[in-house]
Amino acid sequence: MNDIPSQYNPKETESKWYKFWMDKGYFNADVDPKKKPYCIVIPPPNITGILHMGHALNNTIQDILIRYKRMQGYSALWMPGTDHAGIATQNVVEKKLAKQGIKRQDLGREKFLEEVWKWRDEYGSTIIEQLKRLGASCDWRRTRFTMDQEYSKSVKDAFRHLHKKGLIYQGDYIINWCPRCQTALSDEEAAHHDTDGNLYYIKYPLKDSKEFVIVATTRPETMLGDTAVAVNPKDKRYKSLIGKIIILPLMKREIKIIADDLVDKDFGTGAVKVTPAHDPNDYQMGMKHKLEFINIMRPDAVLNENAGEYAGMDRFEAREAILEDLKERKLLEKVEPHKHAVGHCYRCHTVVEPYLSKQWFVKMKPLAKPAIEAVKKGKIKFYPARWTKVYLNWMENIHDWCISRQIWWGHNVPVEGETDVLDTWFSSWLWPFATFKNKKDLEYFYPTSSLITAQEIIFFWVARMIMAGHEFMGKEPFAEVYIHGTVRDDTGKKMSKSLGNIIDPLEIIDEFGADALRFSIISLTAVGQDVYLSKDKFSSGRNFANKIWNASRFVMTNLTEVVDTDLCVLYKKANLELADRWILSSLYTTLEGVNKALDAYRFSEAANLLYDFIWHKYCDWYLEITKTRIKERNTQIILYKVLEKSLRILHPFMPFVTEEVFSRLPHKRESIMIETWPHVQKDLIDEKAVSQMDWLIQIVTNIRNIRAEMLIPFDKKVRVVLSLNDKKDIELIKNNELYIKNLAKVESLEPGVKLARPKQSATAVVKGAEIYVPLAGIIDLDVERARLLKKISEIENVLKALSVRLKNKDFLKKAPKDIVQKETDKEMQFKTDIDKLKQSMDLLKS
RNA sequence: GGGCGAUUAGCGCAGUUGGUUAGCGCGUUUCCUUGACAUGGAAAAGGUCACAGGUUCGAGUCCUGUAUCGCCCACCA
Repeated sequence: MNDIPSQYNPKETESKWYKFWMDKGYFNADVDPKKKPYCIVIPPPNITGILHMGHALNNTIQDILIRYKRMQGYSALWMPGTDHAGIATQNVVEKKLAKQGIKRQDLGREKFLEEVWKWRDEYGSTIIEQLKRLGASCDWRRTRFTMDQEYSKSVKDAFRHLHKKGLIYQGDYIINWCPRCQTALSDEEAAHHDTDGNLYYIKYPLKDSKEFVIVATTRPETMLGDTAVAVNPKDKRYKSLIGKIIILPLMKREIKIIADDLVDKDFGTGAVKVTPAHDPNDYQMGMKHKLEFINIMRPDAVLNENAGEYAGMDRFEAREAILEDLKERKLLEKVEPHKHAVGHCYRCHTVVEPYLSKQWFVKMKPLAKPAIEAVKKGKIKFYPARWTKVYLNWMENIHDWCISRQIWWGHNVPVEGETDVLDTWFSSWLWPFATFKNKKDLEYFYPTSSLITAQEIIFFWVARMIMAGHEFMGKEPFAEVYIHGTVRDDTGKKMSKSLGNIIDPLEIIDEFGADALRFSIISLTAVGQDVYLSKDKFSSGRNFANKIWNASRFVMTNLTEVVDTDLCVLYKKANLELADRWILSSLYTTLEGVNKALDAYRFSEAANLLYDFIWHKYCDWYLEITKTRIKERNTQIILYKVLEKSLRILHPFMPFVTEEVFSRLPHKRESIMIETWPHVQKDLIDEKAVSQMDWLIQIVTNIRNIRAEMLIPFDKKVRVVLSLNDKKDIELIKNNELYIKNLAKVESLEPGVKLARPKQSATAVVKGAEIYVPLAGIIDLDVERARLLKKISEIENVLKALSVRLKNKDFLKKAPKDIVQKETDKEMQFKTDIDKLKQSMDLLKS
């Protein structure tokens, strides 16, 4: 025992084993006709990314699945890689250059791109290295990058294919424009946040009249680009004004009043200013009514020469100036506070501007059709299923996708003379197949098996991959999608760097170990629910690893020979003790549960089943029971085999500690990673052993309870008289009396049928038995009375409800017979229990 | 404006087709350094399952509504 430390040290083991696994090539997966394929493609982290808790959760789940399937005999491929993340990366490198006082424009496109590549060579694989610390068993030989040559070719091919098919077009439309990044964004990249703003009511004077039309707007600066005022044709208030001319304030431009159904009579004043170049609705009206499109902004959201005297002002500066001027001219009728959803750039959080510009688009409706069908037909299943609806709803209302970006870092739009690059997601959506370099691999592994991702990314990525899979491969890209929750801090806020509430997974790994991080986060995360984390929660995983460490330390120091007998053979040949049959039964029941849970993506359930089995069954009861007969051959076999199998089942969750412990077991096996996943041995599941053992556990617990409440010194042994109802139970007790004697510190155990209660005994009742602990001289009558009274009232409460039910004729008539029987039995049981306890109360003084 | 999730012990969560004395972890109380583990062991306290109706012999579980919190979607200017 002395040579093995009593505390598990993750630091020493983790790097050692990871290197070992890599050297052995255990993570590698290849085409193997003898094996079934199982494949997960990693959601490629951005090269700018550093590992956060979301990654930790996401990748732990993937690693559990991959390791589970690998052990089950699949050729299990976890395809790793990174995403070039166009805007995000460009921003990072620009910031870095800015520190040296350099703008990207100073360098020019080519030089700037060189800088980005340099950056990516230096920092781009940081997150990959961090994933390794987590234990991720990706096939790193295959690591892909979305800007790899082959990958770039796939992107080009995809573009050309769609272009040829007429599914890509170029044109002038209103898109979301980020004035800071100075690029177009897709609808999904403009994140709408409810923002407190104002609704400004502005008087628009009618030409040759003293009358006004009052319009309401949240963005008064756009009035400089107004080319009409619109009202609803059914709106009686304005009917007579349709066709009249308005003199646009500040600009003195003559604009017409038009009628359009798009206008909501009930909003604001029912009259709306129309700015076709700066609002998507107005754009539509502009097209319909052939209005003039006046762009008043430069790409950086500074007003241009079309803005008259406001030219050169920033949009928000201009807003203030315009409001000032309107006030002065008494044209600002009123200002109302108004909450509305304002789009923000998902990369830099700048308020985006609806902006008219020439962009490339993908027609989405035709692509969406097969993607909708695949999900409706169940070819792709979402876990939890509720995401199906979210997905379908989005797909059925899909809009065309703006794919051109006015940045430098990315795939060039493959059209001669084009300087724009493609949306990052235009490369990511090819990920499940473009990552395969040769056809054989692709044919073997595609469609992939499971996709594990977060909800934020369903529209960006999941939905588009499904479309791309069908369009380019003619097949769905994966069979199942598991959507896990968001990682939050313990107050419920999303963890983010800007909020300063992140818990760094690497710090947790350093302090608690990678296994602790993995196990804790998995056992805390209910299916599809968000997880609230705080640092102290990781101690549970650490403690569990330590528990396993010490249990195996105990087993190993007591093993005298290596006995790797088959459990089924042993079970049939040897006359195993109750506890042995019980622990084997529990092992396989647990395994059955773990299998079921993992197959249904119920990871926390699987983790908690294992925790309960190892800790509370194997350690708390089995190890304790076997201490007195540790030298027996059968005991040794079972102690060893159950541990060894438990380690295997636990391996996907806690790969490091299980490998370390496995390697120390007295067998010469190479690695737990190439062991097979245990089979459920149904023959060894023994209901009778379970119920008998549960009964013995109850007896032990009751004696312990008496000991504790009676304040019997912990090392004082007691006498116990067990009065049994059934003769048959005498044998059961006698055969297993050591369990009770050792676990409850009993010196003499006296079982018999319907024995008299010894004088001055503390009493407890379990099914079929009364437990008497004679305590002559030391019994505290008041304590015992209180104990019994409490117990009696507990049972009486339950009995009350039960009796009511059993008096209900409808219940007796309509409930299933077995339920009625069960309840009747219970009533009997409770009644006798109460009787016995009451007798004990009466006899207390004698 | 639509949609979704949550509401169960002080805290964090389970509770899969309705029938268990409603469980687990952390925390709390008492006892224990007994030769695997104090990152431990034993015992215990703690819940009218958000609220109101309904279905049912029977509801934490199903239905309707309400409230609170939180997400997502949407061209209310």
